[in-house]
Amino acid sequence: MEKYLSQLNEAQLAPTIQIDGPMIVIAGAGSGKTRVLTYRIAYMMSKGIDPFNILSLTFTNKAAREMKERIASIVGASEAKNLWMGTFHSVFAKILRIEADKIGYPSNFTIYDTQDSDRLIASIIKELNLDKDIYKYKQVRSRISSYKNSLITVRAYFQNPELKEADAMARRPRMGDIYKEYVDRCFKAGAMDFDDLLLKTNELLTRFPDILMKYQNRFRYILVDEYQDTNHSQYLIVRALSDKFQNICVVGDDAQSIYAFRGANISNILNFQNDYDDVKEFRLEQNYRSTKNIVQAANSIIDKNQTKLEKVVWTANDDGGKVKVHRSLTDGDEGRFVASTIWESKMQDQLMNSDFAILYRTNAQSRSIEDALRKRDIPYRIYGGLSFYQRKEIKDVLSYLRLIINPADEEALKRVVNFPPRGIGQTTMDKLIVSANGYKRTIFEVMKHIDKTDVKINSGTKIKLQNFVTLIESFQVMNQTADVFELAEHVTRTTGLIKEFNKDGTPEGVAKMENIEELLNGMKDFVEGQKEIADTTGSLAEFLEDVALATDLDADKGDTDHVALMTIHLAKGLEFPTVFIVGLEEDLFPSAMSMNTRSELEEERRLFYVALTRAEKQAYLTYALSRYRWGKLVDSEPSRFIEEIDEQFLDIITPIEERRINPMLSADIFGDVEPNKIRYKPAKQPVFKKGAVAKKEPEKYIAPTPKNLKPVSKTNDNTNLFDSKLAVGNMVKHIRFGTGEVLKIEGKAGDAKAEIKFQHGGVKKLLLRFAKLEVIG
DNA sequence: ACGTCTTCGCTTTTT
DNA sequence: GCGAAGACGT
Repeated sequence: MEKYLSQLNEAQLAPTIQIDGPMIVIAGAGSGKTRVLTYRIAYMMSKGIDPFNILSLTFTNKAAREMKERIASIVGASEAKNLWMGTFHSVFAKILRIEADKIGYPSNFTIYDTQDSDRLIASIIKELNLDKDIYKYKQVRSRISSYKNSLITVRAYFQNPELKEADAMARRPRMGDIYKEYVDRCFKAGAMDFDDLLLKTNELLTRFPDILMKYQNRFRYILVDEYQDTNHSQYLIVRALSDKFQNICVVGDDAQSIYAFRGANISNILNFQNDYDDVKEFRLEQNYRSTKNIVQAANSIIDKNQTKLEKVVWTANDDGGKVKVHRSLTDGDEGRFVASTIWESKMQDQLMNSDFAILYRTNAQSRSIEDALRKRDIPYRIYGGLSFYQRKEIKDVLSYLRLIINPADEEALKRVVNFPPRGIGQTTMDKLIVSANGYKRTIFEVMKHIDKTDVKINSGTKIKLQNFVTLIESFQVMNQTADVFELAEHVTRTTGLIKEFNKDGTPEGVAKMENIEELLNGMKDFVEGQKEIADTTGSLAEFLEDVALATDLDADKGDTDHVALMTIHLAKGLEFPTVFIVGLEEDLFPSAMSMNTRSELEEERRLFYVALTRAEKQAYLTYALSRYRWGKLVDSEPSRFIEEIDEQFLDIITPIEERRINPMLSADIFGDVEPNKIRYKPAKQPVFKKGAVAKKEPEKYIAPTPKNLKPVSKTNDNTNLFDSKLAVGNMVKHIRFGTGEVLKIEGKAGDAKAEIKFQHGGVKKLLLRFAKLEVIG
């Protein structure tokens, strides 16, 4: 242990060896927070504290897994195994399953994801005959979510005239009725949504003092990472559990609070000192990650926020390069700039693809970047976006499995009852739902005992319903003996799901098939993996729970060397040598939806701070003067955030300079757009209207017009030179790879590529337009 | 009940 | 400019 502790600086050591009592660690970006957390837990264990008594809550499952691995490498896997470590949602889902009967739930309750909630709410709105244009299900869902996060139950809602009035003012007087019906239906379906996992935990701890005591005694030491992102519901759980022993350690950085939009309450961290007696406060302010330029640029940004804890993040690292700012004409150009810059710095500095990350505000922005990277054969990987488990075909398979575990699961039932089509249509389902609500039974029960009900449907349909019930029940029988993989394989075959996706032979259908196969492979891994762990059963229920709360099955599959593309939210906690922050435009970043209040804008600013502090060596900020949004070309103005950075840390690089340095690149900048089609609005120049930067750069920029585009048009393109010169069998010399032989030439004009076998370094495929090749024989 | 056409909303971020 | 939900016609 001594060996590990000696790796810490003074500021890090202090909180690491402080075990007892309430404490807060304010950890600036890149200050070694994770190291403190992991070493602290290891240290506690080395002092004889039973890991069984330690609860460590993280923000993502990935963070929990990684931290557990690091602790295991210090104290040994068998010791680390007993730690309770995970997200709020996963830890308390486990506890809720154990205690489910206390609050009237079955222990095999389903966890509804957002889509399940949306569908249920939409159907309730329809059943209540409400106008779907006024009661938009997404708005209704987020409203219900915020009630739950604030612990406003249905009963509390109806007891509070102000809430009813607020909803009535928003032209939604029936909000409470929808809320009530939604909660009832979830309960009847044996389902909890994400917010319920926290809300019901609070209910459990409040209503049952003995249970509270049980877990208080169990979790004598509690750590909460990313405390700035906890919501009210989570706050109350932490308070309740830590109340007895008060051994509570929260870690976070108010400057990196970026989840207020989903209920995170920044005042949790700002007011922590008031919640407990004798709070010990620690600060980690030395940044080990980034260069001086990056740290100071980031500081100058966050300075603009009013709501914050004062702290000074500093670094002993080199100055490094200034933060580069680049303007493009369109989002396509922006993508090409990013791609060509990556290409060039890979060459110049011998960097790997994985040294680069491209961060954006919204997932939709990835497209233009992807196109550009693909054109240059730069391997990339998109993180986030639609998760694997949210895909239609995967959810279909999982819905069958959910139904096996919990036939009351209404959303799963509705999803698969007629997919693949088996003659049970909307009309029949509507009748069943009405009946089920009337009898206070589940839809599945009504189906099963259809003859004992007054549902009026013809005998043919009754038989179809019977068949469906029998099908599901046969799966349930199989589940007694078969493992998850065997069961799922059987289900996909006997239901005809496989055939359904296979039948048309379209590329989409094939992709879906492949996804299902991947799911089955994942199940096989799960089954194998569980065999090695003694205290788990490897049951279907367990698999579904993992899936419901998983965010990343998508661990790297071998192809490790790729450029990373992700939203800034997803990048929190990560670091990369070079970071591109793209789309720095008003209405995009800051988002148009977050410019109404100061607090929203400050959250956007913190988001920008998070983005910038991901960079170790070099950061690029890019924006485009116009960009495709909703399929339309929209003019945009540079983000205020660029302007807010102290200009001494910035280096403005404009397209025109780039063209002067490397004329070959400029052909690419304008790409395949016809010159006279380029829409260019003579520079509105709001960004650098004041200060020295404005004097330096903008007048250098010459607005491209059809006329000055000519010199770089296709006829002058160097590509053609290569077309005529280079042939299979030629020997060539490359600036970095050395000499090699041309094996193959493919593609034409601007996209021509050559496969070249280099004497050292193997076969590479190079885009001729950019590869600096010299023909030597 | 089912397939095809049309419209809609989406582009804020995720457990 | 896309995918999914809803409308419409068979």
